[in-house]
Amino acid sequence: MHKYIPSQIEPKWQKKWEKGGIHETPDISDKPKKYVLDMFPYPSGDGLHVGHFKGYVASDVISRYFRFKGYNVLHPMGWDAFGLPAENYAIKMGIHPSITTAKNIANIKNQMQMVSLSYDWNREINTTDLNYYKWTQWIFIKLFEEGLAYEDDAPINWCPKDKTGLANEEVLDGKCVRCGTKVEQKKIRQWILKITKYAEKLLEDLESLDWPPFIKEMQVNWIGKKEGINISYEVEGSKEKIVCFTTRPDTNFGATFIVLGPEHPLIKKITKKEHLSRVNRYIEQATKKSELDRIAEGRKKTGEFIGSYAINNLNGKKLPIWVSDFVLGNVGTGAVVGVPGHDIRDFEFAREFKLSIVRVVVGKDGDTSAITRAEQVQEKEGTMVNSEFLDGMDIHEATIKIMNYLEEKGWGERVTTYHLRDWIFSRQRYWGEPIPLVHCEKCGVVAIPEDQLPLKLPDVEKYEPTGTGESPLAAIPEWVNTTCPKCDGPARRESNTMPQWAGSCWYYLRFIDPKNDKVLVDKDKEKYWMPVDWYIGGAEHAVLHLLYARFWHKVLFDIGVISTKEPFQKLSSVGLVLAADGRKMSKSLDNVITPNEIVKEYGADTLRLYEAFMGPFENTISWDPTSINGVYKFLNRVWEVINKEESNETEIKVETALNKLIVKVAKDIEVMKFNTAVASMMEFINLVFHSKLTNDQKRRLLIVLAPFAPHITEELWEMLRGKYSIHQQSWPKFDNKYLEEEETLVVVQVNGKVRDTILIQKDIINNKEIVQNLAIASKKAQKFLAEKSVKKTIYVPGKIISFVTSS
RNA sequence: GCUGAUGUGGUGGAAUGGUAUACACGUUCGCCUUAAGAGCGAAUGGGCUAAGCCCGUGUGGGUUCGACUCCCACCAUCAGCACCA
Repeated sequence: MHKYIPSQIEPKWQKKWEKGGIHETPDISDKPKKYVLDMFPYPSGDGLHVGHFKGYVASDVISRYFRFKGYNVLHPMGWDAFGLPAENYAIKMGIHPSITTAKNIANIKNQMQMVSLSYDWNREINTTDLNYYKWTQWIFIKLFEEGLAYEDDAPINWCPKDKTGLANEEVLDGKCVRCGTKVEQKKIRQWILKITKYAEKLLEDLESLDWPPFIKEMQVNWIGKKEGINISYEVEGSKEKIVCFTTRPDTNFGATFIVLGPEHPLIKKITKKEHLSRVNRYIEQATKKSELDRIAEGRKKTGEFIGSYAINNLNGKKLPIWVSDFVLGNVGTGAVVGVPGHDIRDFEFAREFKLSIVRVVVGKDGDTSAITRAEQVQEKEGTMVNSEFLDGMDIHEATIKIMNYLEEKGWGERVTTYHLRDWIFSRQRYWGEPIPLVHCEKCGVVAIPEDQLPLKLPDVEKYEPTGTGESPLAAIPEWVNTTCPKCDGPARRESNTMPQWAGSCWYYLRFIDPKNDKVLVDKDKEKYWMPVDWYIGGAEHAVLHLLYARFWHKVLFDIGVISTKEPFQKLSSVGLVLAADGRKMSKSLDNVITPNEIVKEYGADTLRLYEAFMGPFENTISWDPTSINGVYKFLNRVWEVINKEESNETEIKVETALNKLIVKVAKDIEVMKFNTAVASMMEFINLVFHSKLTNDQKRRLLIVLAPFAPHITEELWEMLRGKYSIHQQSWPKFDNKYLEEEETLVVVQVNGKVRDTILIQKDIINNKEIVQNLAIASKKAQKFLAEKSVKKTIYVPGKIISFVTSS
């Protein structure tokens, strides 16, 4: 018997599998389908570390398992190769991004193949391939034709380091998500996608998805739907009206002031002369502050009275009008009605500037005193007071009543608002899909005709970002200057490029039909494969890729290109793998562990098994370099068990354990509990380590292990004279008769404490009386039952018998 | 501040109303070996007057014959959002 030496068997099988094409997926088949997808990586120059493989191994185990279960499984991989990270890396290395990208892809693909991720490499796609981004451009033109892409030059988020505009989703705490640089506001010409038109659908359809709740929650919050009412207030001595959005019109009798955001257009018109210089100074200071500075200042309220008053139609009360930077220009109507008794920010503002505070809601505590402390500010529940015809009503009832009243009187208008903003889509960078539009003096903006796609990204020597608000492409006259497709007159090409997210918005569709040059995806194939049944990746894309892709998908659905409303039916989020020191793996910290070094030392099967075993799939876990030895030892024991002499008879104990194992592993894979699946295989091996298995038992054991450890199982399968390949076998059947033990251990409790256990034969398991007598007879239990009368006996068949005695 | 999740040995974790700590790491001892390593076997929550008993799943209370599991309050950690009207 030879030893288990992974390096001698793994490359051998990898070659054979690839040559035989056993992971190739037929386009359409009679079998039921499963589409199991990883979030495809961007080809970073550092390659992948063991953390990336936690997700890839999981999806691979699932894919292999479903193949055993008789499904036609689509499990593809590709490269998200356009965008900032790839371009910045290329600039750093001084090599053209097309060259560095190709090199990085080769490296990462090699890492994946080394671990035998069972992708169908015939379907490999790359977002920077001309034949791929032709269709990305095609979709853009559809968006343009549908009126979902528009040009604007409003101020937008600008990253001074990356020298490009950013979408709202790419800014976190006022910093660029990519490089952490403080974001500035800059006015540049932009292409913007009208994602807000889909806000309602994006929110509604979330319900039907099998996604982790926290990711759904993040999308709900990001979309930020709010139903309320815009209430108009006349400005005293002026024809102007101020419109304030509120979700709490029930408290409107408690309004004592109005606050305008510094950006509000009415300020100039209605500020009284004697206040003008102070107000102007305040606005100047406020608008200069970045979001970060405002956060740094904390919640201390600042502001200026502008000298005018508005009238509350409900009670004729005069409301002084103020300007303050706590009111944001881009939220609601940019103006707020101050109800200091029932809103904590309004309360703080009123206290700061000694404005009056009126109580209009009495909360659960029944406190009716004047509101003088922040803790008294009621928000959630209560009864109306000081509100004329609303008095005595519950606040929810009052809200409906007052809304109707305000609308009837023409003082208010119900509205729904969203936090979601339109998607700033163009980038002033080189390494992206050119936006397929031209600017014609006569015809305006014209889309490039479909038959002229793809619009090729020109090869250039200089691709560094310019920082001027134009992309490097603008500096290439022979590319920019063109003719108008409509009138043949002189025209200029749009020189901005698409953001990183464009290619990943629809890539899952292309895997279905990667080589089609007629259409984006063939309709029949799309119908067969969509939606993605199981999508696996990191949670960092919750309001980026996962939202953008849903948006594009819905547009494609609405124009009849595809047949499903949603792209990703089920989503699982993989937990981070930290370095052994508990920090993020990073080159600069010199704590990165690559799959290459683990494969070299232990083999790919050990790496795969450890990724599965190290802990719950969604948990953040540190890589433990000593622990990995445990799964390596396990594989050695499997090797030994299979290599032992065959048994001729089926031992019941072993057969029972094996049947249970078959069920347990299948169930665990389906709910992503890979760690307990591996643990139960270890238990099985520990059980049979000193006994013998029949050939058939050995084979079934190998199939159960095969999704996790494809190489060792193929090698041992061959040694058992199994037909090539183990990976084309069926998942073993189980027999119900073996799932129940012959004897069961029943716990004996007295007054809730465990006192003994008794062994019960299968045939009397449901006979309470016999079990009860056996339990009473037990010596250990007897000690606690003696001299006491049993008041109550509870028997859970096969599990526990519990006696309650009188004290 | 708000929302969500989590809290179990020295470590990763198992158990979702029924023997808490499966499986693995680590540690200790034994076998084997000239030796080391590997391998094999055993032990491994704490305490005590120790074949037994008591305590023990963040803290305090509750429901139950029985609670890591369900309910209430609090504390801590992580994640997301954050002056959102």
